[in-house]
Amino acid sequence: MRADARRNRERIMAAARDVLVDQGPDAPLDAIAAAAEVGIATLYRRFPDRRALVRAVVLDVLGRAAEEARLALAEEPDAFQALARYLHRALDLRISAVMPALLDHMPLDDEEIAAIRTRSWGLFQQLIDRAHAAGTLRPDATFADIGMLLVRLARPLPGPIPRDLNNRLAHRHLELLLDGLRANRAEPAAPLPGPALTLADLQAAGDAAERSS
Amino acid sequence: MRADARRNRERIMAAARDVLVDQGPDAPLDAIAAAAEVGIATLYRRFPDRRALVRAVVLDVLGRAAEEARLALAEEPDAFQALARYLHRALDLRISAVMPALLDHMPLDDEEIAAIRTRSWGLFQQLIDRAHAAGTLRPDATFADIGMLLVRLARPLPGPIPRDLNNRLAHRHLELLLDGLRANRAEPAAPLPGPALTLADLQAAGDAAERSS
DNA sequence: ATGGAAACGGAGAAAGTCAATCCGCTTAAG
DNA sequence: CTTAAGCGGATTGACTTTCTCCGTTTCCAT
Repeated sequence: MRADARRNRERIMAAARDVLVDQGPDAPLDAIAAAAEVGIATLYRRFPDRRALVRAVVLDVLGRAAEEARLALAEEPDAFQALARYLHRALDLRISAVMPALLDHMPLDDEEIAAIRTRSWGLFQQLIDRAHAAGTLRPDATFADIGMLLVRLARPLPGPIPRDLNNRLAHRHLELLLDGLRANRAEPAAPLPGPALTLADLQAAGDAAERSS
Repeated sequence: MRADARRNRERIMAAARDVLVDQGPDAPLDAIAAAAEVGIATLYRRFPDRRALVRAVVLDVLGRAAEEARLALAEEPDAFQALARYLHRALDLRISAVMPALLDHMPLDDEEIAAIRTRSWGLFQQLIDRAHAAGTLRPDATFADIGMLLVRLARPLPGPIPRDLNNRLAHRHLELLLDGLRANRAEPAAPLPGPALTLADLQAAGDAAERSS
């Protein structure tokens, strides 16, 4: 593979990540090519269709997230600190904005995607379990809660806010959230209302909704 | 105005609120008409174009929010409790999902909209000021922080999650957030990192980005 | 009850948007 | 210097969305 071809391939992936997050999963492919400063034909040459492009983006981002989770587990002695570190990193990777945006177009049955997703989620679950075990993460905050809150933080705010500002605000708000997640032995907070979902519950609810539509 | 006409007008506004939030600000008007169970011609008869419909929706939702804020200020003696109550109500009104979704198509220079918006935001600011003054809201959480966090909570999560579940989760996560917002005299939290924006800052940043594009 | 004004629904024309291909030009690399 | 590999962007065709027109139905005052 020629050097310029490889370079362009990566430009396209990075642009796809950003444009798909900002404009939604049906963003025109021309827009992605333009953001990558590449002709539309170049995009089609590397990725025969939208599906292939999305697949590549998802694999890339899931892989990076898994690596960050592994490092956090390995390098941070304090369990809550490890979780916090991972969440900040995940925010930078935009994984929680990319994945849900691409839910519809993602080949969930794809073997390679399934494997890396299982691995990534497993490590995330470990981070949470360790913090629960250490007693520093409030016990009523579940995997699904933290995952969904990260989704809420990662998606860019609407309006013409510069990307950089958006990002710094997300980290600021994550800190606020972490203060809500920390267990407070002195004055235990009132238990959270509403459904304490596991990931399995969430998938089941989604599947049910899908079937009925 | 005939009774059926008035009824249909309200069905259209309610449908517009939901569809615009779920599908984004460019949702086809046919989709709104369908959701209202009304012919497309009926929609066009009441609202000559998208702009007019958006304007009506915005006025409606801003008005209701202002009323809720007024009631919270009047009826809740505890300042933090008043703020919490208003935030839960605002979540139900979906105001923080509707407004940002319609930012682009909104006639911000419209006199009537400007007036009700000023009123609504003023009341919200009062709720925050009172909680700050009472010392129950952490001092480094600004108006912009709370407003933007509400936006993050109000937008529906992506994926095929039923509306009702989505809503209950939003309230659950709001509770978690409120625990992060509460001032904790015993162990004061580390100050929030990043930009502590006022609303004016936010608008200035947005305007600057808009001009340069 | 009933006449008629008001309101309704949906087909369809016109305008716009997006995907995907083709072909002449450029560039990397041996 | 040669040449195979790569590139850009105009273009075509399929699809989507807006908005109007007109025959039918519904309300309501008398």
